[in-house]
Amino acid sequence: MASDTFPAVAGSAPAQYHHGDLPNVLRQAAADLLAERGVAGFSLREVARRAGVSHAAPAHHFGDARGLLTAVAVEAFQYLTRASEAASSGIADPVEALARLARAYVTVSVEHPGHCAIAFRSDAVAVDDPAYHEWGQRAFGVLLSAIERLGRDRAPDLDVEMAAALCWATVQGLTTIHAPLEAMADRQDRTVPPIGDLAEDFTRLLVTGLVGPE
Amino acid sequence: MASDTFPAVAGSAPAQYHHGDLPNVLRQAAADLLAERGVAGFSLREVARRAGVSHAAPAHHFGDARGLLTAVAVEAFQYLTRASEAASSGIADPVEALARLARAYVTVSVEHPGHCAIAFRSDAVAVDDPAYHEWGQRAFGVLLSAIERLGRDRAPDLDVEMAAALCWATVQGLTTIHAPLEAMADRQDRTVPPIGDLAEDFTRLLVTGLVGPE
DNA sequence: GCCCCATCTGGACGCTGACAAGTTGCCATC
DNA sequence: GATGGCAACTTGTCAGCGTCCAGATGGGGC
Repeated sequence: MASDTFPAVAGSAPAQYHHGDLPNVLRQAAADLLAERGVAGFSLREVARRAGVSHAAPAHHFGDARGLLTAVAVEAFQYLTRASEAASSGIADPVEALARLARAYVTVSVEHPGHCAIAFRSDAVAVDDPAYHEWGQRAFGVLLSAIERLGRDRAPDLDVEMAAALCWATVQGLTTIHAPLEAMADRQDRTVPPIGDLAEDFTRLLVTGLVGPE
Repeated sequence: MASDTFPAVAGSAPAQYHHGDLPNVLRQAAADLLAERGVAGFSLREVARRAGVSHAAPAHHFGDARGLLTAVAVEAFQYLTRASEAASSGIADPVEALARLARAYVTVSVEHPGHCAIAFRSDAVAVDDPAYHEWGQRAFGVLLSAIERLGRDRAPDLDVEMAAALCWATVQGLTTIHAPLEAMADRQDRTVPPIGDLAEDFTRLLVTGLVGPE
C-alpha cells in the first residue's frame, strides 16, 4: 500500500510506515466524528473505519479511546494557542488584544467543533496527560500575558490569575450556552447576536469591571 | 415485592405500582452514577442494576438512554430554579441578589454533580424536550428578573437579555474550568479560591462592568 | 370474579472497547 | 542478499452495552 494513498496532513511527520501517517489520519477522523455526532456518538471502531484500517489499529498508537480523545483535546489547545497568538500579536492596546483573543477563542470553537467538544470533558480525557497539561497552560499563557499588559497599563494591583480565569470562564461558558440560548430564542422569535460579537462585548464589559471605565 | 423495599424519595409520587416508585429511583441512580463516573461512564444497565430491576425496565419509563439523561437534566434545572429562588428572594439590593444567585448556581453544581454534568450536554440530552425547555427557561427567568431589577435601579438602558447571558455564561464557564484550573495550580503549588467565592467575585465584577461602579 | 393493561422480565441482536495472537513489511546487520 | 528483529497492523475473541421483542405478573375497573 503506497504511502500516497493516505497523504500526510499539512505539517505532519513524513509518511514512513506501512500505512503512511496513521496517527494524524486517526486524529482527524476522530475530530470529524466528534463534530458530526458529539462525544456521545463517538466510537473508536467508526474512527478506524473512516481511516480505512482495522478496528484495533488505533489502540496501537493511542492505547485506548481515552488516549485518542486526549490527543484530539491536545490538538484543540494547539489550535487555540496558535489562534490566540495570531490574534493578539502586534496589538498595542491590551483591551483590544483581549477582545480579539475572545473572538479568536470562539472562532476556534466554531471552526473546530470536534476538537473543542472534547477539550474540557474531564470524564473522557486524561486530564493528567503531560501534553494536555502543557498545551492547556500554553493557551492559558497567551491570555495571561494579555491580562498582565492590561494590569501594567491600567491597574497595577490587578489579580492577574483570577482575571484571566474570569475571562476564560466567560468565553468558555459562552461556547457552552450559546446553542441552547439560540434554541430558546428561536421559540420566542427572538435572535441572539453572533457568538463572536458576544465574545467581544463580554470581554469589554469584563475589562471595565476589572480595571474601571476609560 | 413490597413497595417499602424501595422507599419513595422525598417529595415524589406515592408508590402505587409493582415496583414502587421506579421512575424516581432510576433518576436518582442515574444521577449517582453520573456523579461517580461522569457522562462517559454512564450505562443504562448499571442504572437498572442499582435500582434492582431488569436491564430493560428503564426503557419503559424513559424510552431510551437519552430519555433518562434528559429527565436528569430537567431535574438539574429544577434544583437550579429552586436554589436560585431561595437565594435571591427577599434580597433588596440587586447586586447582592446576583452575587447570591451566582453562589447558589455553583453550590448546586457541587451538591448535584451528576445532574449538572449532564444539564448542558446537548449531544446526550434531548434539548428539544418540552420539559427541558420549560425548566431551562424557568431557571434563566430567576436570573433575568434579578438583572431587570439591577437595570431599573442602576442602568435603565441595560440590555437585560445579554447581561443575563453574560452572567450565566461566566458562572457556567466557572463550573467547567474550575477543576482543570485547580489541577494546573496544584502542579505549581498555587491554590485556587473556593468556587463559591470566585462566583461571587466574578459577579460583582460583571455588575461593575455592566452598570458602572458604586 | 373477571379481564385489561400498565409494569416489569428474560432473551436476542448487532454494536462497542479491550485484549491476545498472528501477519506484514521495513531496516540493520552479518 | 539472506536473515533476524521489530514496529505496524490484522484477525479473532470476549464481556458489556443499548435496543427491540415476546411473555409473565399483578392491581384496578367492570
